Amino acid sequence: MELEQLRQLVVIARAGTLQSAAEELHISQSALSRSVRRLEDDLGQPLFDRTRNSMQLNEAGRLALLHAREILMREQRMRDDFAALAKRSRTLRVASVAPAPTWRLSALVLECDPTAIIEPDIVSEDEASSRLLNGTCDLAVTAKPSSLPTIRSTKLMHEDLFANVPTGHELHGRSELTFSDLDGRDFLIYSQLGYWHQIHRAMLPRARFVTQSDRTIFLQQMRTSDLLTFTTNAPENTSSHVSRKAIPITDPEAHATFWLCMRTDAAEHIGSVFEFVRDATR
Amino acid sequence: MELEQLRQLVVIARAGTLQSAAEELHISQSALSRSVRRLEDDLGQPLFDRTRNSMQLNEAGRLALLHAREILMREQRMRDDFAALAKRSRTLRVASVAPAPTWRLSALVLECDPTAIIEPDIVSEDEASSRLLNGTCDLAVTAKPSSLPTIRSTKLMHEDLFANVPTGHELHGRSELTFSDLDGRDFLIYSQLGYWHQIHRAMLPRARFVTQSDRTIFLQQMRTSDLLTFTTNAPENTSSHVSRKAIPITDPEAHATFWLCMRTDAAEHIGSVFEFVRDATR
DNA sequence: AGTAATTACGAGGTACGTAACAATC
DNA sequence: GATTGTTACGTACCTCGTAATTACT
Repeated sequence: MELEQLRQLVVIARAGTLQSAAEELHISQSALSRSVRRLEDDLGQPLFDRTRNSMQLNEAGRLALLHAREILMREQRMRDDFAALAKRSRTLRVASVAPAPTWRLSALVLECDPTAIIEPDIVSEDEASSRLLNGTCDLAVTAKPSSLPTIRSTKLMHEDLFANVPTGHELHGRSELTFSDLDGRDFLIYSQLGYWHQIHRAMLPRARFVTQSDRTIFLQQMRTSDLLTFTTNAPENTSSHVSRKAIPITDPEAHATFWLCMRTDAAEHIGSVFEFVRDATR
Repeated sequence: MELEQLRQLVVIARAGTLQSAAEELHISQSALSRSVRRLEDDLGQPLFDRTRNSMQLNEAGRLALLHAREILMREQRMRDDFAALAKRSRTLRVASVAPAPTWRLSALVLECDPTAIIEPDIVSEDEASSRLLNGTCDLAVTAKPSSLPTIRSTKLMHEDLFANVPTGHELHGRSELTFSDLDGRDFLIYSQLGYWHQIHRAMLPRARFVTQSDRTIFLQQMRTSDLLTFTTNAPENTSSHVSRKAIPITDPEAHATFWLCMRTDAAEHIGSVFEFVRDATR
């Protein structure tokens, strides 16, 4: 007995005739006729009441149909499980403290293994570490290298913070700024900033923030509003807004280095991504 | 994906090596190696961690194994159901009021369809009728023909009751007997007599009966004991016991005609048996 | 006539076994 | 050296499609 024969049985039951079932199955009706015959031989009894030019399921055939549906459902479940497993094995779960490093990482992974997919999550430094340790993620991006012996770290990228000042703003003429120049003012910021969010709160205790969680809307609002915003030198942030000017912030807190971290006992394909990143950033 | 590949997977998991699994499956290990490879290709990922000369199930393989066992169990269940269905279709369930007619019927069925099997049950007249009507049996044997229009009846056999008198018994010299000659005496009787049991109780109200439900033991006891017993002229009852003599009973109640009954809407193979019996007894 | 299922026949593909090979114990 | 898994090659079998056949509507 073969699964294909069970599939054929189901189609025949639905189609009503061998003829139409054969068309649906993209085989000749003679092949289908013989295949049904083989199934009947295998099960030891006819599944159809036959007149000379028609067939109809008999009691045994209806029984076979029930079982066939059941077995084929199990087969489908098996295939679904495997598809999920395959996807999971192609997916790198990344816990990052900032969005830009995941963009950079995504580009590098694409070079290293075009079939792999990045599943990024912006979290706190502590959360990133613990996820890496408890296996909830495959790679972590942190603002400082790990000191644990079970974790390997390598530099991923530098990122510098800029104030994005609209035309006409009183700070628009400045060529550089400090956080103290900016404190107490109103800002429009994207909510999923992770690490940079911490910096904003720490360095600008008296500033007021309007947050936007949808990145597309945020970019739209940035064009139209005259609120101060932030940007960085990450390539994905380099958008040429004639109405705004990116002014570097000189405080050391406006400069960050992000590290890629992996567990030393991680799966092989994770290690190869890590090494590819290490070699690429050298 | 084929069921055979799933069977192979299960055997490999149990055997531990391709080599031993191939022996168990009666194929060459090269064929088995390729078959496993095909399954892996079909599922889209390897099921084994391979070193140069060993294989071990990986995570995907263990997942496949679980599904394989599940699917194969369903297949087995399907086959079991079909075996039961095949057996049922070969089995004629017969409700009879007496044992001898089922012996006769069995012989006739054997002639008519050698693959058919009789499954007899000795029951009361009413029970036989109701079983036939509610479909719990395929054929019934009764002591009188049915008058219902949905039931067809035909004579199956006559049976005459004899007293089986041991040598030395006071009745041993008699050439014929009546129930009144026998009433009040002690008898050894086989318990599964159905109709004849009714006759005994009705015609011998003061007799005492020792009943034996195991037919082999009953026949043994008949040889050794000096109790009166009964026998009939059914061929299967004609055993030549030198120590006993079968004396005919003259009352009309000692003569019975048994009828074979079937539902008019019964399945075809039941009808053909019925007709074969009708023609054979003509 | 038209449709539907079965059978005959030739062809192509596929999975098999044998055998050679590679690598580990 | 023995065992284990993979690869190469030729073969046999098996299923397919085309086409002829039969029967029912």
